[in-house]
Amino acid sequence: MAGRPRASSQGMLEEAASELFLEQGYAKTTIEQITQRAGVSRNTFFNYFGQKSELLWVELDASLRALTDALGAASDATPPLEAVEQALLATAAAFPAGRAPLVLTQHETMGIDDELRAAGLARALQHADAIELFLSCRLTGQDAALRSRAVALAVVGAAAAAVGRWAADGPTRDPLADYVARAVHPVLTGFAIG
Amino acid sequence: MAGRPRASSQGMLEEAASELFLEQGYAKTTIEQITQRAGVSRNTFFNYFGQKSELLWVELDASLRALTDALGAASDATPPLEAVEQALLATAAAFPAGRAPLVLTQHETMGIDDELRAAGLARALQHADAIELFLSCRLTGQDAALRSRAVALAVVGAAAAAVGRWAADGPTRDPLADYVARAVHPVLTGFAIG
DNA sequence: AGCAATAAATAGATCGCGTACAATAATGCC
DNA sequence: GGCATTATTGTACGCGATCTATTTATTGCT
Repeated sequence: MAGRPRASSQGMLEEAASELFLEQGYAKTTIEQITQRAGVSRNTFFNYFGQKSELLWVELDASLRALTDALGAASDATPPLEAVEQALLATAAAFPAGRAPLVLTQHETMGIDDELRAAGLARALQHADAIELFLSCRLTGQDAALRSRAVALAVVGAAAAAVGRWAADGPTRDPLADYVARAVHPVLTGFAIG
Repeated sequence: MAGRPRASSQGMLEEAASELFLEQGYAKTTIEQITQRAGVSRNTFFNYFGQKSELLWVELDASLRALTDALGAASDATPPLEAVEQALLATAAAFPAGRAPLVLTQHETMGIDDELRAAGLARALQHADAIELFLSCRLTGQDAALRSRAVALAVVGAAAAAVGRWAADGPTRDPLADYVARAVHPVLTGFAIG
């Protein structure tokens, strides 16, 4: 039942990759270099990550799980749009003011380009999918389908803007949740009254 | 001064690619197959497109140019958020009810996966950049930077939802601009009052 | 017509990501 | 010790993408 235990941890690959990305940039760092520094074979990389770009968005993947959990735990009594807002703020609370993901603060030195940003947005899309799924069960009316997706994508866009500003404001910034609140709240009130 | 004229047009490559994508899907179609059907060498492909995925998003690239034009032509008298809304509607007006891009209607048979969606999102990001640039010159207040980006990303997200619904509703749908209006308007009113 | 200048098309090579498959090593269970 | 299970490794391959050099087609000048 147990099989061979995992010798090389996911964290070691992440560390090695972060170092190399900061030293020579994302594009010039090969998977082989990462695995060499981590002391494993190249193929082992693909046991832990599906693609190279996943190394950059580990935190976003974690936040997706947090968001779906928060949405699942929402009470049926609270209005749907409010539940979305609370779930987003709860997810953002996991990021205190101090520690921001490297990809956000160091994207300049890493040489992150549009393609990489898009890979991050693909994760954002999954957040939107989770929100849309939640809303499509609770919203009613003829435009429910369009509104569910519009709310989901708009809110995630606003949240992404908040994350970007938060990271850019440096280590003395406020907690992420404050930024998210300021960016997301107008969107939800707009849909609530419209 | 003039050099050798372009023998193989961009359009021929697009046509050949569309055929092959519909026949055997996007992933299983190689660039070599596309160029063979178009009657050119493989390298010629990269004279016209930077990457394979660009073949799918030609219309989105055109719409980006239309959006920047519309924003540039906006009068200084109209409020910024209204100007953004009008520019988006003008851009959407270029897509009548009848003709939707293949990638939207046939993404199922083409086998478009997350990676491909991400390539589309990269284009959406450029739309957001254009809107943000426009707004950051006209919005004032201490939160102007955050608000500019939040509005831009939220509005683009809502518009993307509209495009998706529009494509899914089949050939008997209303014009795209109607969908965009319904999805985008709540976002802008939300930011206008908040 | 002949000749440079320019630009497009092609050829050939290389790099690296991602996948597939087989083989080996390490564990728990019987 | 066998056996099933799982992680790791080795090897090979297809394809996207980049680069350099070469050939071909066109324009304008003399």
